[in-house]
Amino acid sequence: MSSPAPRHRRVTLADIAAACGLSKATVSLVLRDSPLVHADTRARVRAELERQGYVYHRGAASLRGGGSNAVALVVNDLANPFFAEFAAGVDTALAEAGYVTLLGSTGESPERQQQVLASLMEHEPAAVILSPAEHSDAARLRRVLGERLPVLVFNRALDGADGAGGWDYLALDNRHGARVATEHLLALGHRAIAFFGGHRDSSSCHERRGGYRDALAAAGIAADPAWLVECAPTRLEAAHQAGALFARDPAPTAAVCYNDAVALGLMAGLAARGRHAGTDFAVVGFDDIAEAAAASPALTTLATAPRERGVQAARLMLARLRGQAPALPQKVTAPVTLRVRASSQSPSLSIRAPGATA
Amino acid sequence: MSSPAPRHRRVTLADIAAACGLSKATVSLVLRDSPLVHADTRARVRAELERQGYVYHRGAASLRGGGSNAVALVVNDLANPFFAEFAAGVDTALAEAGYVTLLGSTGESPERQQQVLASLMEHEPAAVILSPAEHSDAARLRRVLGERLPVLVFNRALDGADGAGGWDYLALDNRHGARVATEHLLALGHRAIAFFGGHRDSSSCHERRGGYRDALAAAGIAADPAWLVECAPTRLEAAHQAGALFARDPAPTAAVCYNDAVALGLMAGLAARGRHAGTDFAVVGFDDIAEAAAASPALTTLATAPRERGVQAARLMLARLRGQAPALPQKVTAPVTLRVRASSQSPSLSIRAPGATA
DNA sequence: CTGAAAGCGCTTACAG
DNA sequence: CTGAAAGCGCTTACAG
Repeated sequence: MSSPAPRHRRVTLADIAAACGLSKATVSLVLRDSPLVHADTRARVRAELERQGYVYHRGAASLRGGGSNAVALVVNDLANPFFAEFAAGVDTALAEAGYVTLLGSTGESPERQQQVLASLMEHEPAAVILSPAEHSDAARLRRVLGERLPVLVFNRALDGADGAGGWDYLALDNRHGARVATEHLLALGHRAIAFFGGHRDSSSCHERRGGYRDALAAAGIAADPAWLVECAPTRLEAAHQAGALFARDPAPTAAVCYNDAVALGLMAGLAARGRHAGTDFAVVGFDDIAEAAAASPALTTLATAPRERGVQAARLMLARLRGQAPALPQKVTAPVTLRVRASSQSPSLSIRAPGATA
Repeated sequence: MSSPAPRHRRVTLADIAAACGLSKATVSLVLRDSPLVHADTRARVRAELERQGYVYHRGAASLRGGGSNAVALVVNDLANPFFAEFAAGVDTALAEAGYVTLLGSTGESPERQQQVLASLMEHEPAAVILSPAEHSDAARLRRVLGERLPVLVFNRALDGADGAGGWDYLALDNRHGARVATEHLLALGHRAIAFFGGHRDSSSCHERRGGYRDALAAAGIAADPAWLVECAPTRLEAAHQAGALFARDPAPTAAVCYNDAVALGLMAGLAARGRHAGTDFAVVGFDDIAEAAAASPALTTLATAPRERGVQAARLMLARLRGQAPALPQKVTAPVTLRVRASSQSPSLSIRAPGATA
């Protein structure tokens, strides 16, 4: 029978040391798997640790200089599957390496982002992985994050800095992806191709439009400014804006969309106008969210593999934490792959015959 | 010009105190908004804190007894939209209350769950919100979590305990939901209704089957054991198992599915057999994932509002942390709402005329 | 309203 | 291979 007395006091290194007839220092060495400790001693200590249900106190360790095992992960919105999968990948890879994830989300607000980061910083993260809110300012971020903390920026460039403001940067190959999407439509014979959705001033939209222009230019097509339709990157907005595509005659016969949400909204908007994606208008999205394959028609899109990006982001950060990364900030560009489905298979209505097979 | 010398040392309370000509104790009181401090002093300290870019050290505070502002959130899989939205809700509500989220995921493995929790415990969370892996054992959990930490179990009962093993429990109204779904199909005239998918030994499957049986019993229908088809809760498995519904003659004309993934898989499996949900077989899902509305036909399902559940879970936990919750562990059951869409609209093939309108 | 002192649980040199 | 001592940054009584 163990004593039924109330035990509110925490089990500490001193308790273990006393029980083993050792000093705290030795027990501490066991905890850190130091080879200095004799194997028998180590075993005895381990057993006692287990027996008393010892719980390591990271706070005390980090206070003394033990180094943090926490990494802060800040995303825009976890309810967005793109970020949710990214976060899942980050968390899994970090946990595997013995790190703990401190989570924060910003809802695309730079103000909340500052608050969230400040709050997370109090927990002494060893590093930060940040998918910045739109219009994040590099200088403001540097003020909360300091000069010395390893930071990895994901998915979006920062304002007021070339790219990631001196931090590591994992980017999607937006430009290439949009180019491939546009080439796919060109190969199907389309000539009048719109770029639909997104905000002109967001860096990802800018890059995607760039790839779209590249492809058109390479095909010798002068892009009609009316083919660039802006709208908020949500399904509803996109559905409302669908009409803007047909304001001018001749209207485009296909659209590369800023993302899948916009593409699905556009398909709904087309349907409301008696047109149908995949039969009389070709649509390509960006992201490959789960609904893309389930939509009807299934959505041709660019897969960004957010979960793999999360794992990649975590691994890049772990390499830096282990001193295995180059001293200079690195920019890594992750590939993006075209998934051809039904929504882009509409026969071209263009006057030219199809150029080539995709 | 400030001095360009390297400043690697952290700014501490002592620095602020020295700069203001005060003691650390007074500065500490300012940090905690104590009314003891004179307003002018407070203002001076605040300004200096800002000027020197002071960052509070939670670890040191918690060491001394300052209390933690972290809450551990452990889910099965963040890549699953249900949990992602739940996590988003939890994180938002916690952040609003000044708490930080420590994230972990288990991938449905009780072993990883133990490890993840042990790792998070080292950061001294003030509480834990846990959506347990299948077959989580209450006693093992108690060993990592201890006796004194507030814990909220979400979504699933624990093994080896009545419900949540003495902890707070936020449950979905699985039984009621499945009953409503079954009643919906009965009202459309169906008599031979299957319960499709899920593992018999999971608590949520058990509860949902219970509601299904309740509805059949209330309608005076004896459930045919062949109508209970088990399968892993994934789309692929469900598609493979679809045939099992038609092994016996007469076959069911409708199915209540364990969840949306299973329902969508079943719809695919039906299509492969030349049958179509919504025209010659009625299907109801559970969860209302994003794809449900986008599927074709759109899936009738039970909305669980995971994001709202997350907010609710966080609020329940915050109430407990503030001592506003009842002393005894509480079980809260969250409602679930039927969303009628096309997949359940098939005309009944039963011999009886439709009973009533839904 | 403010200060001096003790101590939370750990790790890091430094001895031995 | 192990121990004694100092100190990380904070908060909490206790004085004044």
